[in-house]
Amino acid sequence: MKAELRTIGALAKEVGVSVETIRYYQRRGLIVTPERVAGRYRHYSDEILAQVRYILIAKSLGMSLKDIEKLRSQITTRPTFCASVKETVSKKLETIDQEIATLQSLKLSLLSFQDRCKRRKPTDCPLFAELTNLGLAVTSSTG
Amino acid sequence: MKAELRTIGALAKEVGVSVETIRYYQRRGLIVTPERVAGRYRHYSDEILAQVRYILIAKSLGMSLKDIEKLRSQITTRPTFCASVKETVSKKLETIDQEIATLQSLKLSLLSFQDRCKRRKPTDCPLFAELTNLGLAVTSSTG
DNA sequence: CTTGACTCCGTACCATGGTACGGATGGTAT
DNA sequence: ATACCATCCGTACCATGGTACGGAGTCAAG
Repeated sequence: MKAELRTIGALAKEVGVSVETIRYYQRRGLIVTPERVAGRYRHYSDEILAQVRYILIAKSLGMSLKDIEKLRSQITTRPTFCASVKETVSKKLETIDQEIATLQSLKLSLLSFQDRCKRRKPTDCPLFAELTNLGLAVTSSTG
Repeated sequence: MKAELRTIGALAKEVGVSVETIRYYQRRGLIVTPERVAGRYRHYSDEILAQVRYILIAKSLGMSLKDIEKLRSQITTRPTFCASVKETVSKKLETIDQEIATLQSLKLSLLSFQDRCKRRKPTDCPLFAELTNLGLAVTSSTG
């Protein structure tokens, strides 16, 4: 290695993702694909390095690649960009709250289900009841 | 319609899912596919109806189709089945707790991000900072 | 007996964020 | 110069829970 030129593999190592992931971001248009000159390997600049880091930070904030894609097109002036980021973040916060609420109500259902199971009232188990309807299997014994 | 025979469409309506969903469950092996006799339409019995209802109940408890598939193979005696259900439910509760925790910490990150944005310290915005590194775009004005 | 609605069946496609494969070529160390 | 690793590129595949499509066959009513 005489080095200096950052190949895709070097870039991948530097940011901690796989070569395939870098290629994937290229395909998605999230980062530019540097040109090959005279059939040589592509050379990934510091600028591209920074772009990838930017993507990873945005991802760590829960943004989807699609969000990041949209945001890219908003990069013209700082106020425009910041406004878009703020909007994306607000929306994300809303969906997070919804997801938490959904999970919590699901949790309650499961806890109540578990509780009924522990009390060993077969008629209280919706799954078992449905199975009994089925006439399917289940040689009722201990429990 | 002279009726009585439950076709796939009738079954689908009865349980409130699409015909394609029923077919999908058949492909997955979650319900049996009744035989066609002499090239006629398939006839879906009350037993299959109950099987589908069972699947929908299990799904509403957050079980994946894969979970349900595994559970099916455990239907031999009531104690065995109930033990498997309990285990599945416990595991599901664990993953729910993990998911909630993940979402909550993500929420905190986003709130702190939002807060820093409101204070308008450009240097505090990781996304903007990364963009500045990029030299990309962003004609800093009001912001 | 024809129309129209429904069914059958295989297959492809949706989103999501990548991973895997494999043949051809580039680059380098010895 | 020869071995050996890395890159390039297109394409297919992973999980998840279905949805969509299209051509052929079935069924009931008018």
